[in-house]
Formats: sequence, structure tokens, C-alpha cells
Amino acid sequence: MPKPTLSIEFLGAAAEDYLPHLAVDCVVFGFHAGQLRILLTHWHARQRWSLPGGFVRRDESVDSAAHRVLQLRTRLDHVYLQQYHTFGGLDRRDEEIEHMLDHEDGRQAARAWINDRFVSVGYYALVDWTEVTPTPDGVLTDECRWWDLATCPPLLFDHDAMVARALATLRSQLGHSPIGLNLFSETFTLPELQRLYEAILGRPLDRRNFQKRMRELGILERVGELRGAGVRRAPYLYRFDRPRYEQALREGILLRR
Amino acid sequence: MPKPTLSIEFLGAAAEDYLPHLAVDCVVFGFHAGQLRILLTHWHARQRWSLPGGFVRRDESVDSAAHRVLQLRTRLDHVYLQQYHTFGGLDRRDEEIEHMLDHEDGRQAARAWINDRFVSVGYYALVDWTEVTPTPDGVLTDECRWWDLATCPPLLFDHDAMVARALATLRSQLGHSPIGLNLFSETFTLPELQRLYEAILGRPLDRRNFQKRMRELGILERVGELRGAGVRRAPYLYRFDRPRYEQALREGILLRR
DNA sequence: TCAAAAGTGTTGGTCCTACACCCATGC
DNA sequence: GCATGGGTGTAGGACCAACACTTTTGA
Repeated sequence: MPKPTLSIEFLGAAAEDYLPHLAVDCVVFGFHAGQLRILLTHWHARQRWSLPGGFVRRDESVDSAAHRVLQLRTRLDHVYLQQYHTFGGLDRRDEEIEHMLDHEDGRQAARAWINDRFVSVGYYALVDWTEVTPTPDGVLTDECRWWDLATCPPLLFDHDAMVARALATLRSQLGHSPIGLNLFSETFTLPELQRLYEAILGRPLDRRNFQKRMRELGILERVGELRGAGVRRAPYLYRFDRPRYEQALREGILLRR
Repeated sequence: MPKPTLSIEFLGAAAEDYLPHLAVDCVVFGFHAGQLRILLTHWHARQRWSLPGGFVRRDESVDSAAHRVLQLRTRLDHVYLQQYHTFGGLDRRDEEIEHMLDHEDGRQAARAWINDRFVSVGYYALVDWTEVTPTPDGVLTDECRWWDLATCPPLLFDHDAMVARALATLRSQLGHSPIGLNLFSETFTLPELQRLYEAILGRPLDRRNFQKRMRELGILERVGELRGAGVRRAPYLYRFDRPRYEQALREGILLRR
């Protein structure tokens, strides 16, 4: 990995190859130990964290840019990724970042480019965190890792608001789309799935009603029984029935409350 | 109104004052005679119609840009305006428009600016059409008027898709937000309100159930009785109780189905 | 008195919510 | 054998959908 430096080469290329003023940022949700987590990147110049983001190449769609950014930070292809809002306020700067380039070797034009006002298209992704290889860009950011949503630090720019809105969108989707295929490895148990729903909704659900509704959706296949390590009865393992899951995704489902 | 010309002055100013590559487009919904209508602008150079749109000034937020564009085309302030999706595909060009400037007196730079690839932030607005003064910009467009949604012509760029998506968003909002305050003049009748819901949903609703639910929402005030011109019983007039309507807008409502 | 549209209330069924008991496991 | 968590079914209530008759008006 190259030493993290904001080089002439980097920003010069940026100004040529990318659309100015336009960014994409991704709220990458994972799920582990009953907690929602998000992937954050660390800006060495500011010693603070932000969402993984990037710019839009002149020859790619905004959706493609989001997928590319996500691939770069996670090494994952074919991720479930949804555009949810575009953030275009005038308050989207960070003064420290505007000055940090004074210490770097960038040319004026390059500095101007990165310090320009940006409008950012927000995406959220749902991923199986075990498949992710968190990868900083090595230029602006020197670290990339998971944070529990509940304990993550205040983020740069307006990224706290972007996370909040992504979560709200996810929550409102929950009653209309199946969820989980992208967040779990191949198999999972119903208690795990329930904990995912509870983490997203922020409230407990009734186990019996939850299991009944999930079974009735007809998108689950029971696989076998989990031999748990714990002092308790082992729950069944499930996997999603892909064709049915994707059909439910297309046609929508109806889970009330 | 100036003769519609794509002048050096216009595009020169555009390149300086506006963010490149970024546009806002507005799907302005009105309601008349039981039909949803949208406001369209006519491009004289192409002899075709598009959504009213515009660019984002360097010193304004994207939301402000959308409000400004809407004010210019409708003369209305304080419009109900919702961002719903950002369109960033590579297929957002119109070949004829890319060439039309060959016949104009623009400089190379100005031509390049308008022919650049654009990413567009889509907004939809709900307005009382009787208060709108449709106003073309007189530069790119020479006419601005209402079209019935059902009979409007194929639009320029990807604006047909933008309309379809705006309508789908509006439809999905219908169960969670009150609607109508912005689409009617001061007073309206329940049959009128029902026809609005039916136009948005694209299916008929049961009169009794509709009236019961609307009454139960507690956001309506009965005003008096409409002396109808028709050969029939006159319906009651209603107005929205503003504070309650706005509360319902903030807190959400729950209309199933 | 008829046609056309408006206003209103009840009932049946569905779906959601709440809830209790037994099972499997490891200590 | 007990503590822990998993699996399952039922009963009551809320809400939605379906539905019929009466009122008003102008012709």
C-alpha cells in the first residue's frame, strides 16, 4: 500500500477523470453479534472517520460509481446497493479539510478541485461482513474498519445525518422488502434473523409472531439443526430460497407493523 | 419576454454561476377535473417537451435550486417539494440537443457546458394548478403548460422514467402522509378528494370507506354545503385543519391498502 | 317521479397481537 | 434437575372490505 499522501498525481487525475462537485457515499451495513455495524474510513489528515465515498468518473453512471467505490473498500462485487437520498446542502464542508492541503504538495488546481463544494449521492449497502476485506484508499484515508452503529464516533462532514437517514430508509423498507440474504452467510437461524430485524427497528419483536410471519413468506428453507455451543437447545438452520427471495424483492411483501 | 435564443450571455453566465454536470428536474403535479396533470416545458429547438428543470447555482443548495426552478416556472413560492431520486445514468443525452447549438452563436466553451453529461436530482411538487402561472424560460423553452398525465407526449431525455418514478413514489407515500392541502384551493369536497386518491392510485375506491377513513384522520373541517350546478345532491365543502394536517405530515398516518 | 350523485353504518372476515407450554442441551 | 433459549398454536380484538338505503336536486 502506498504511503498515504495527497499527491499531485492523485488530484490531477481526479480533476481530469471525474465529475467535479459530485460524490457518492456509501453506508455499508453489516450485522454481527446482534448489532448493526457500518464500515468507516479514517482520514489521517483529520484523525477522524467518515463514510466510504468517492467520485464519479466521467464515463460511468452514478450507480456504477457507487458499486466501484464499494468494491474498492470491501473487495466485494455484486453488492446489494440502494440509492436513498442526495445531499446537496451548503453546509457540507469541513474547514480543517479545506486547509489540510496547505501542507501537501498539490498544485493550486488540484487543491481547488478537492476543496470544491460537493453534492453527494447517498447509497446504502447490505453485506455479509465476513466476506468484506476492509481496504483504505491509502491516499486520503489510512484505515478502514467496522464500527458498531451504537458506538461509532461523530463523523466528518454531514455523514452522521447520512447514516441516520440511511437507517430510517432501511427501517421503512423493512415492511415491504425481504431482508437478510445479503447480510448473512449462506445459513442463519431464525433467532439471528429476528435479532437483525430488532436491530434495524430498534425494538424487540415477539418470537412466535416473528417466526410465523417469516415462515409464511415462503422464502425460507430449513437446512438442518445447529449444534450450538451454548447451554441451550440448538436452533434450526435456514437458508433463503433464492428464486423466491428475489421474487419477493421484486414484487414486494407486506409485513405490517 | 426575450426571443428564445441560446445566447453567449446565457451560457457564459451558466458556466460561471452554476455547478457543471448537475441539474434539478421537477415533476409538478396538479389536479383538475379528476385528472392528474403535470407541468411541461417545450424546447423550441427540438419541438418536444420536457420537465421543468434547471441548474444549481454555486451558492445555493440543491433543494434551493429546485425551489428556485419551480418559482421561475410557476411563480409560486413555498411549494410542497420532495426530492425523490437522482438520475445518473450515461443514457441521459439527447443527440439532437447536442447538435442544435451548431446553429446558435454560442462559443465553444458554452456549447461544451450545456452538452456535458448531466446528473439530475429529481423532485416532485404538489401544487394548486389555479395558482400557477406557467412561464417558459424564453431561452431553451418557448412554452410551458399543463398536460394531463394520461395524454402527455413522450418527453425528452429520460424524463418519461422520471415521471413514472415520481408517480410511484407519490403512490407509495399515499398511505403514510396526508395529501391534498397543496393540490386544492382552500376548500374541496370529499368526492373531489377521493378522485384525487383514485387518480394517484389508478384504481377506484369505495366511497363509504374512503369518507370514513378521511373523517377519522381528524384533519378535515366541514365548512358548508356546495350548491352544485349539476342535477344532483350537493356535496359538503371541507377545508384542511392546518395544524392537524401538518402534524399528520410530520408524524405520519396509517392508511392501509 | 325519475335520474344522478351524496351521505351514512353494520357485518363478516382477516390479520395482528398477546400469550403459555413443552423441548433440547449442558452443567 | 435446573437453567437457558428454541420451537409451536390459539384466542381475542382491531381493522379492513364489502355492502344498501335514503337524501337532495333539477329536469
